[in-house]
Amino acid sequence: MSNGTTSRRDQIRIAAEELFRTRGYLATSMRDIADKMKLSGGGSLYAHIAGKEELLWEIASDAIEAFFAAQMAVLASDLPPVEKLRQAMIAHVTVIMSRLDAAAVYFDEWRHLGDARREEFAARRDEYEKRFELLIHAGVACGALNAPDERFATLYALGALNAIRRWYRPDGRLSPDQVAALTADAVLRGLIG
Amino acid sequence: MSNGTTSRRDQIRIAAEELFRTRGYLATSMRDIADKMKLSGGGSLYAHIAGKEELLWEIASDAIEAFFAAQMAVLASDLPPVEKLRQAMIAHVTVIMSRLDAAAVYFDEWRHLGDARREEFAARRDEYEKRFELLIHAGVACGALNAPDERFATLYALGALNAIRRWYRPDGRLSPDQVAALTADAVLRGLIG
DNA sequence: GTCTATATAATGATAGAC
DNA sequence: GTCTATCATTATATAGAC
Repeated sequence: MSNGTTSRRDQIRIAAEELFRTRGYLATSMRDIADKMKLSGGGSLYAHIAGKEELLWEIASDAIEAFFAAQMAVLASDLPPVEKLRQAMIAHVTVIMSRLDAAAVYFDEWRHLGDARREEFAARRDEYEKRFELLIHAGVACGALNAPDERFATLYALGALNAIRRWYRPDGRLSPDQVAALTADAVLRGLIG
Repeated sequence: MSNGTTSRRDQIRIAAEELFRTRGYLATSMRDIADKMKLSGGGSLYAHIAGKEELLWEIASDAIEAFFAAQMAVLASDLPPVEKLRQAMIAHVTVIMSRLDAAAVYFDEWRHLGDARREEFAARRDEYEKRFELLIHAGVACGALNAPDERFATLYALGALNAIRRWYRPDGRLSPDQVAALTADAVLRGLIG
């Protein structure tokens, strides 16, 4: 909501996000979510949401739009190819670190979506990742990067970035900015040869 | 088994491995496993195994021992630090690519183990990963690597390696050896700065 | 909006016939 | 070893009182 309050529906989504990350979607029951909301029995949730899978979909699609939004801002900028790639990578891992719960759904739990939504999600994610491939291609084309296999380079880069979600914790030793810079630089060195 | 046959128990484990990867542990029922074995109803499985979680444990512990075995062979060798690290990384990703189903359990599904086994697994995995950190430390100590934060370097390296399991397929464009070499080299460049 | 009670379906596991 | 039948449990979701 635009004011300082969060709707009941958003509170449910936030509770679900955290449980979906810590236990997994299938291991989280509607009663678990209700418990976290201090409601007695899962029935009350259905006054706000249509069902469990709808909750998963809302989290997944919200997450992917967060990645897109962060990426768009970088793509719109006027930077040299490699610096643009670097900024896109930093934007990507920043979304991961600032939205760890949603990122878990984005990376792992989305596969439990129903067929139609799962395919829609995968297509949109492919679209997002394709733009990284284009950034890498631009870097190779201008001679700043040396990646003989651009497809592999993209998979390598995204894989290295996405792994952050497995160990980064907000109360950890390194700040998000430090993690982002260290990771983006390590990936870029790998892509320069 | 030492001869050319596989025991019924092993057949069950192999069927379970594949289902645990493609659907996830919780989304796989004993009936699903029985279907894949062309058995009618999940009941027959219990003549061979004690239960579903025991199956998960068997796969998880077998996978971690495969990683250890591959790593041991490299550690026992007499190579300079960075080359030893390179070979350990290649051994690691080779296990992943040759055992994709088991790797899915090793990376994702082990969390559904019961408390005792889950903790035992995590401790053994930490032990395994610690040896990568020691290899990186040795590389830094001899001046061949430039990793100001060795803990981060270890997490970065393992993350980049482990990501392979998400996209590598045996019938893909690149051979396992190519993927292993490309990945290990990219990681090493990232660690040399 | 939340509560309790419940309908309906699926699950892991067991028992006993063959 | 495999089969069928079944038990106990748990799940999502709904209904109706308040």
